[in-house]
Amino acid sequence: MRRLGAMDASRATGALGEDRGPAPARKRTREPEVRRAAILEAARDAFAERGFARTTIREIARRAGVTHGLVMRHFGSKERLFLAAVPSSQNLMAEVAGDPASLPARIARSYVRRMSNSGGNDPFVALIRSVASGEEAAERLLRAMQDDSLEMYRQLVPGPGLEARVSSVGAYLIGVTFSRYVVRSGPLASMSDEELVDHLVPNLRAILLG
Amino acid sequence: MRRLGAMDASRATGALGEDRGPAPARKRTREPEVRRAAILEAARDAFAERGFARTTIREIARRAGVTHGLVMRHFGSKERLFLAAVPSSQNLMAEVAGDPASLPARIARSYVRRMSNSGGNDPFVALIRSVASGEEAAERLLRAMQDDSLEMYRQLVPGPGLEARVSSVGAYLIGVTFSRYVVRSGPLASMSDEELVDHLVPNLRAILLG
DNA sequence: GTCACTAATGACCAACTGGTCACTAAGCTC
DNA sequence: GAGCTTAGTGACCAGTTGGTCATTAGTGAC
Repeated sequence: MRRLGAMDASRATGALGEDRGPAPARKRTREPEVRRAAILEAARDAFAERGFARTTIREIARRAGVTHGLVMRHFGSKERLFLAAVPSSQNLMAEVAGDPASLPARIARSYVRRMSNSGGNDPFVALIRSVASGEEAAERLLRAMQDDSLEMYRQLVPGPGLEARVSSVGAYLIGVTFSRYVVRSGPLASMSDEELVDHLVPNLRAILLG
Repeated sequence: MRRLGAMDASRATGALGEDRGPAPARKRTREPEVRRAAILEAARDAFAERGFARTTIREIARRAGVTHGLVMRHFGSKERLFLAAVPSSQNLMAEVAGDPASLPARIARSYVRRMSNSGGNDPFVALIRSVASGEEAAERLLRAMQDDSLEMYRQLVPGPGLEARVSSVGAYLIGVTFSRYVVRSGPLASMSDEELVDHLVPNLRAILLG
């Protein structure tokens, strides 16, 4: 099973292997950490834009300015890359500590700020897209996220039916994210950050506190 | 560009073409309408289970008990099949006519009944999954659906911010659908139909009517 | 029966996919 | 500068995909 050298003359046309972008441009250097970080960022963006199924390793490699062989070298498989790029700790309903009465406002502000900062390419969008396309790893991640939220809220918000209400808040935020950052059309998509916060607060309050 | 006959002897091994399932079993008959309907149903199920990107024409053909060539013959392309199988008229918030005060209850019941009837394989699930995987045709369908809802509610529910509130109801239902029929875990997924209606009504009322 | 029409089949194709691996060459230590 | 380690490359592969098309065979009209 000998492999042929790079300049093997057989099959001069056809089967041109890895397609080279128009500009390699960069001299070959060794910067494993820099490369790794670039791949992770490219992966987050690509997964957020197209979901797991439609994102190809070659596309991620192209964005990161490396070959797809290097992506495989660093992360082993597409799924492991996904798990490295979309951390499970990304809890949507973070910053819960504080007065329960102002909790809905804190959730809304925290959510909007986070989404705004990432320019709509938050890993949460990647997660939603990937879960929808049936990726099991993404499903596990989202389930874990939901379980985390529930645990955090359990000791803060009292009353029966707490689980259902927290779960409903999560569902609502998923739906809002879907409208605003996936479908990207309609009133929810065209609101400014401030308008969105104002719109979300009473709804979150109603769902969470009744 | 002559094609070779079926029993061409070259390449006796390898390239065995269409893989045959274990049981063809059915005699070859001509029933175009029956086949067409079977393909459409198989497509709806498959798209709802896996979304557009991950569903293959061969999988649909297998479920419908036909060859993938026939699917292509009837529908021309995967996208056209999708558009034929997931009708745009499927409005989530139908049955709006009636007393505005009981509108949230009617929306909730209509939604739950519809999802329950299809056993979680409603075309709406297919739509959500496919939009999330970046399918443009699905995006157009969902946008049209949202526009339809807005138009229907515009003359029923008065007051400023109507667009945003209707849109928010849509987002909420998308999120609930996502939790219950895509992620299939957590409180929203384990509720009975009746419990879900009871849970949804006050939330829909709060979002829609303030 | 035979003929025309066309539903249905399945072999084929080109493009693309995730993944493998022989090779190349930076950059370190001595 | 020789030698080692290993980051980085790109040719390659096998499997899968959406799509094409020559061929086969029901079915109704005559």
